[in-house]
Amino acid sequence: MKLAIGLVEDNARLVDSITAVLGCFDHLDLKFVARNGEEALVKTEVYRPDVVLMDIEMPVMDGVTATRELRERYPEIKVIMLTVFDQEDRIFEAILAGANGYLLKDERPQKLVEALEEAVEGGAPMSPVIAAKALKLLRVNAPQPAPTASKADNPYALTRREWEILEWTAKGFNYHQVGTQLFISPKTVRKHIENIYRKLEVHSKVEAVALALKNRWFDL
Amino acid sequence: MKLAIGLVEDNARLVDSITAVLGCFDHLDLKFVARNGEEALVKTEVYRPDVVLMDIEMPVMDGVTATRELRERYPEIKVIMLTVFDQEDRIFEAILAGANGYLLKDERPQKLVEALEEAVEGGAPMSPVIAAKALKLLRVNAPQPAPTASKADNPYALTRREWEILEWTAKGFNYHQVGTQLFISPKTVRKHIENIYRKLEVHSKVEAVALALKNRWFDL
DNA sequence: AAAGGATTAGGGCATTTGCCTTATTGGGAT
DNA sequence: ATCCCAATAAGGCAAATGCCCTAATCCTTT
Repeated sequence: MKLAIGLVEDNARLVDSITAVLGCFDHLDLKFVARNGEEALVKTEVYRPDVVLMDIEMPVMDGVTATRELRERYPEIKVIMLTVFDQEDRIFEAILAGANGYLLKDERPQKLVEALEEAVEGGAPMSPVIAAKALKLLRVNAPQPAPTASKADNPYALTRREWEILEWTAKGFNYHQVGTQLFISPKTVRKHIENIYRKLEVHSKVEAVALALKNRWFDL
Repeated sequence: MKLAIGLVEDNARLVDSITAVLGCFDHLDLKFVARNGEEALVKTEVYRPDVVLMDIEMPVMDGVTATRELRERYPEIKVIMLTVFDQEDRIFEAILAGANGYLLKDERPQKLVEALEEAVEGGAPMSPVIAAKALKLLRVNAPQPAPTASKADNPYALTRREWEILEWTAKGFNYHQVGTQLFISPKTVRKHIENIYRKLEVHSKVEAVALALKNRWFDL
């Protein structure tokens, strides 16, 4: 079973070198070369490749936009981004656009070919430099460990009941409604929330809820 | 310059096969083999390897915990997780613990050796299957595109001024304070917030702010 | 046994908020 | 030119909130 490949790249020299590399493998079939995103959409419609190698920086329509469109129209077609740069925001955009892989353009030929195979098998081939940046993004977007009573009695530590109250409050319930949910008096809810304010050093529901959600202490 | 390697793995057969693989390369120097996390911490203190190959599932102390400890004590030592399983939550935990790479145990020897080199160069070698799961995690945690007026006049679309008001409100400012920030009357702020409520279909500041933060429409 | 914290409950009061109404101005679209 | 909407501003009222107070019960730790 031959792999049908599409190449989208505006740099002629790079097109030549990649074409040459792909030509060395019998199981790879380069179906088309497009010079920009628009052209890529048209030729993809015609040739329906298994994998598209997509440059990021291009005139007319950039690679991220083209990837978003391809993902929308043909969810089964794999897209591997190619780039000389490794800007984090670009990587993030490309991932959100639905790219299945992310390679540096100076990747060795063997790696490129392996990446094509891995992409069609459902994997996400990535150059390690890129993967490191993706992991960094995952870490900064990760939930912060919520301060609990267990940790070295910091005053910044809510009890289990207070977490419960805070979660219901974050859902938009008022004192009375939270009380009904937890089978306690609204007065008690108020008392808990006062204690929460003191511990978190805030002075309103909005501040308390915003702090909890910003740090991903819980999901809504 | 030889690479000093540590191997942490409780399965004797796997230890043998990895040892054999590493032995084929002159520039790799296997400094120690540990059978669990505790042993890994002790031997790392003694041998100070450049890279540690770390199993996830182990008795006494699991690989994720050990990785967290290693990252804490020796930030410069790279840790590559090894696993037969590819559970998403494990991957996520390992990444947060500070793992620099993530390989399936059945990875080809050539890949394993390349991964070691890429890790010390600051990259994050990952098996494509694992990388695909990491990307999936990134996408679900990604900010949702905030509904803007441009998009197909849905009533669910705030004006530029309303976004501004909502952001200041999320910071915990009340009507008066937001008004002072934006040089407008608190009465006007109230009016904007009423309009925001109608558009977002909520009935309080907490609900509006929670909705915005949950969908990552802006950062605080 | 004593101390301290968590959880429960209530009173009181000033301020803020949610929701209703009206009204003027300016800019962009038809 | 006309119309719509964004942005501005204001009054009023009931409800909710933030913050102060006290106090009983139950647990855990000292």
